[in-house]
Amino acid sequence: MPTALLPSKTRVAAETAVVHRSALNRNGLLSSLAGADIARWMPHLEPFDMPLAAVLYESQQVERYVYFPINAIVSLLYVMKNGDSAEIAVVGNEGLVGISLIMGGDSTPSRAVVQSAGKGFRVKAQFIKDEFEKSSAVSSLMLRYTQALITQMSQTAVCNRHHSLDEQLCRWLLLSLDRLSGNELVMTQELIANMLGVRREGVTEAALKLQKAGLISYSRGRIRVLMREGVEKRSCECYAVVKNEYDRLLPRTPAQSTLSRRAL
Amino acid sequence: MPTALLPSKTRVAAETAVVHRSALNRNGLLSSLAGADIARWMPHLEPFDMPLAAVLYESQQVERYVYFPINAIVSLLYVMKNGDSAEIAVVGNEGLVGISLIMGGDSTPSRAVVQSAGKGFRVKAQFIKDEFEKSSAVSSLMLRYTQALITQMSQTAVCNRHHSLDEQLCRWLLLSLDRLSGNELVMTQELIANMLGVRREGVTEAALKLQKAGLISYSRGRIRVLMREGVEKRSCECYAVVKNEYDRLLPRTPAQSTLSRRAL
DNA sequence: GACGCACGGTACGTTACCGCACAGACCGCC
DNA sequence: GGCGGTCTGTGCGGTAACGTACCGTGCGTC
Repeated sequence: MPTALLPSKTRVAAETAVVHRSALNRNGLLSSLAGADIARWMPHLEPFDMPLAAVLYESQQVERYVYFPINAIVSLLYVMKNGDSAEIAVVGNEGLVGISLIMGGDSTPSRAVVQSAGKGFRVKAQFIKDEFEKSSAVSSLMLRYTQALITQMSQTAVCNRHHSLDEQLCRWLLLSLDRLSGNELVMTQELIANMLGVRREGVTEAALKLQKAGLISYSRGRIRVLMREGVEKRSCECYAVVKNEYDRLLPRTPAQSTLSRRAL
Repeated sequence: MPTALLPSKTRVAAETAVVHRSALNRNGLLSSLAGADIARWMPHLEPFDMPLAAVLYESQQVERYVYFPINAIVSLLYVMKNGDSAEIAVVGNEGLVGISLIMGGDSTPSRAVVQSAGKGFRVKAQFIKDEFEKSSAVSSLMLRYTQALITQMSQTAVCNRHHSLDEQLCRWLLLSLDRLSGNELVMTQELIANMLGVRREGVTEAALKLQKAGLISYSRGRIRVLMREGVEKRSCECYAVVKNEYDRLLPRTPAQSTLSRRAL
């Protein structure tokens, strides 16, 4: 059984760069806050670096920020007493890390770990709580995102129960790919195994099948997805269910669609 | 692989009885809405019968009511294309069925099925949406409940990944028991198997172990939990994690605690 | 250019659960 | 009181994933 990532000490200080309005388009939620709302937000958004394995949220701890990834991927995972772990959901530029602050519980039993390094923004917990109260555009958006996240968690539960490792790996690759630009993931098999809560060797075998089928190419922590459609075919229905719910609940504006294609 | 319950046609009309204020104490959320809020609610609460296997919510359908169980248990489950199913979470007198209406998504990919017959209340979708907007007591309560539900879903995912059927059965028995009065569950092994997403025979074997250990007694759809603590010991950590989050996020007032003990 | 190490590949016995088949036991009902 | 159906118990072969152990290979580094 794989052991979970150790909690990293890495907590990178916020950068001091000026936030350009166009940069906000690179996170789906921020980008949806057009007009007056986003104007209020600008001064509170801090650019934030998210290096691999950084722990944004620790289990049971009251956290002080909400994070909006741009080109990073963050995993919400539960770490058991014996060290085994399992991913509950994944968050990228479509969402935010810190739902529990908005829900009013302030903490959760799970941990948020950067699974693919990148950048993002963060805002202070109190600010977003106030915004959630004040602006119905903000609250409506956050709630719809929450529901999408709930769908992802639910489907993770179903998938863990019924689907083979092969299928789950495909689902996982696709979910990750959707949250990045390009077709490449920087990610060891060991890390994937931790997320899926399976053995590293299991991932090796499953990935080999994909590689032999010419769908992906793999080497030392770099996965290139060569034929996305092939991967989709080998995935279980869970991927499509989650994707459809995200698309339904958080439709992208034309501006977002073009910007999200752009290399970061 | 077990097949899911067929969607039942049973949709029982609301009863016409007068709602007594004390009856509201039998659902944790309603009971928490003290004062002005609950006064507004009274005329909108319809007593509602929940017979076994009734489908309260169907996958992908926009539903018109939110349900508050009193002594019934409702399972949220996902049914796959091939008919296999898996429970995502369970709702009893501590909560409500219909979070998606509050979150603004209106529908979900999952289904809500009555797993243990009983009674409850329901209110119209639009009413609860309005209340959620208007009253911060209502919204705060609903959001905290949502977070508790999220924890349960997350832990289901983890449990499905890592824990043995024996452990999962114990977790499941305890979660169900917490939502009923007394120590008896009316529930066939087949049904439990559908909820856990496992074979019926697997449940038989796991239940036999508990019976031989003297922790439960079992016969034709009646489970009596004889030694709750023994079951807790054999359960995985997931039960405690979920229970603690519910207790933390939705503390019971003294009035609720005493009333919830009362036989229904 | 050699060393060290992180990463990926392979092998093998073990185990938990599955799928299927069937038997007994209890219950309601005519 | 016999019949039929529902519910529970049992057996057996198959399999996906596990735990463990070990090896090769590519990369960074000194």
